[in-house]
Formats: sequence, structure tokens, C-alpha cells
Amino acid sequence: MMDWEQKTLLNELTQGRELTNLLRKHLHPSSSPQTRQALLEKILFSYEKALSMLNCTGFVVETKPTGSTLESPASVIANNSSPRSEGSDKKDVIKKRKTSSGWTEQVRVCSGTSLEGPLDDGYCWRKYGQKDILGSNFPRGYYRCTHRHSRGCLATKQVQRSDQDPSIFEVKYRGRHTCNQASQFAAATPKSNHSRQKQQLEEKQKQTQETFLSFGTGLKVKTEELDNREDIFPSFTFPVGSEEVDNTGMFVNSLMENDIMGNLSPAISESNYFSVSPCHMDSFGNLGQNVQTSESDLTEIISAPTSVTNSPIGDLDFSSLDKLEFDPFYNPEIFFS
DNA sequence: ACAATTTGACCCGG
DNA sequence: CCGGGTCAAATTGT
Repeated sequence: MMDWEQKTLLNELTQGRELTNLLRKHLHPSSSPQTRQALLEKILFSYEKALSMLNCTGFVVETKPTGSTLESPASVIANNSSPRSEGSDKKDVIKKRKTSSGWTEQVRVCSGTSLEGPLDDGYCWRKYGQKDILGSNFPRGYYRCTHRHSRGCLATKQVQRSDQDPSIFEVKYRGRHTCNQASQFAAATPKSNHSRQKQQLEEKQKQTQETFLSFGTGLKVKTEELDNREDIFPSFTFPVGSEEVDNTGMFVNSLMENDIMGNLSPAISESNYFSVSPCHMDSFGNLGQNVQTSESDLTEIISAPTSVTNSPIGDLDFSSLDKLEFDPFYNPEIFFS
């Protein structure tokens, strides 16, 4: 069977096509412009994601002129492509990934004296590894988005404590979170939907609150950007981030240079739909099969693994979602080829 | 019981 | 061959 990424990719492209077809249908003047707009956004998102998967090195989405261009070689991080385990597949596809992909950004965070509760960026991370790095005294932790498999979220990060100043943690992000979903409707279970939404809200509040808190306490934050051009995604991807470092019980958090409160500025044209949103959301995203043995993600999978129907990432949370109503189209109905 | 982390093995590029 | 990244079985946590 194809590996997970391939499948996700396929889903993405397929979805893109279907959405485009839908858009064509809705080209009639009778359709609302909002609908069209929504479809458009989705399509673009699909493209974006697909491209990012294919080309981890350099998809640039016309971002703001951050100016700073880091020439630093940036750590080279190879892409995983689930190597072993499926010895069955032969020559096939996409194995040619650029290994020198850059990290979306590097953030150095110094947590002040006070370490409050799990300051977290609203994303759910799952640690999948830790390694001692030769030059360093402290190990490096590897995290990936909890919803990697269930929603195809490719976000990843590394956290490493600084040698010089142990209170500083360097956090590198890679990939963008695609686990954000709106779907106030959708939801297979309307009942739990409510509580979930509530949760979500709370999360958000907590988050902001905490963030502010930490600022108040004099958190020192420094960020640097790795060479822009190589960025898979522009910096607005991670408005606010934070991390907790296991054993030590310490926390780090990171933010982007100029925007502290998710105040994603300028040039982000229409990208604001990447608003920070917590990870607990309902979803119906799925990712069929080949999830096989792998962990708990299974529990999140709701719909049938039968095909490429649903997008693993589900919808995006376009800022204006509540207004729009493209829900109807998002049904798996056809979605296939 | 399930979900997340730990940790050594494995893989891959340089 | 080595170092860094990821996997996955075992372990720990909830």
C-alpha cells in the first residue's frame, strides 16, 4: 500500500479537483459569491498542502517581507517517508525528497522565572523521539502534531535546550498545521459537538491568557528566521508557539517576531485563515488504511477507510466560516474519480 | 484500558 | 562510518 504521505497527497489533489468542479458549478450568477469564495479558498489550500508535501524545500507563499534572511545553513532535516515496514512497494514514487528543507522558523525562547502551567500554543504535540546531539549538553526533542495521521497535519518541531543558557530553548518548527478545522456543523456527533466547541473556546481563552501572562512576567523572546526562501511556509504559520519540555518540567514558548498576539500582519493577504486554533476539534477527517499498527490515531478516525473520499485534513477554518455555508458541498458524496 | 512518553534500533544522507 | 531524524516496542501516566 502506498505510504501515508502519498495517500494524503492524493487526497489533496483529488479534493482540489472536486472542489474545482464544484466551483465551476457555482459559477452561475445564482450562486452566492461567498460560496465561490469559500470554494476558492479551499482549493488554494489543497494546492498549498499538496505542494508542500511534494516539495518540502521551497514552496513560498508570497509572504510578508520579513526582511531578515538568514543564511544559516539551518539544520538539515530529512523528511521521513516511512521507510521500513512496508517492504512490499518497489520502485514507486515520491521517494525523492529534498533533505535540506528548512525549518519554518527558529525560535529561541527564554522562560522567565515563573513557569506557569502548560503554556501551549494551542497545538497538540506528540513527542516521538529524543536524541543527544553531539555538540550539545542537552538532548533534542522531536515532536509532531498529534493529529498527524488522523488529519494529515504535517507540523513538526524540535526543541532543544540551549547550552549556554539553560533557560533558553530553541524551538524549530517545520510544516504547517493543517489540523485546524472549522466544522461547527459537519460533525458526525452533534451531541458532543457542543461540549467540544466549548472546550475549544476555553482553550483559546486559556491560551491567550497564558500568553499574556508570560509576557507580563518578562518572558524574553528572541526569534530568528531561517532563510525565507527555503521556508515551506511563511512565518505566519505559527503565530504563537510554546513547548513543554518533558522531564525538566520546564516550558518554553515561542512567538514570532513582530506579532505577538497572533496579530499576523500585512501581506498575508488571504491567509488569515490560519488563525491559531486549538487542536481539540471535532473532525471527520480520516485517512484510510495504512494507518495500520500505528498508534492511537485510529481512535480519531471516524469515517470509513474505503477510499480517498474525505480529505484527511478536512476543512479549513476560514475566518469567515460561520457566515459561509459550503458545508453541503463538503460531503463526501462524489469525491472520487 | 487507553493514551502519551521513553528509549534503543533503524534508516538515510553526507 | 557517523550523526541526526524517525520508528515502534516497552513503559509510564491518566
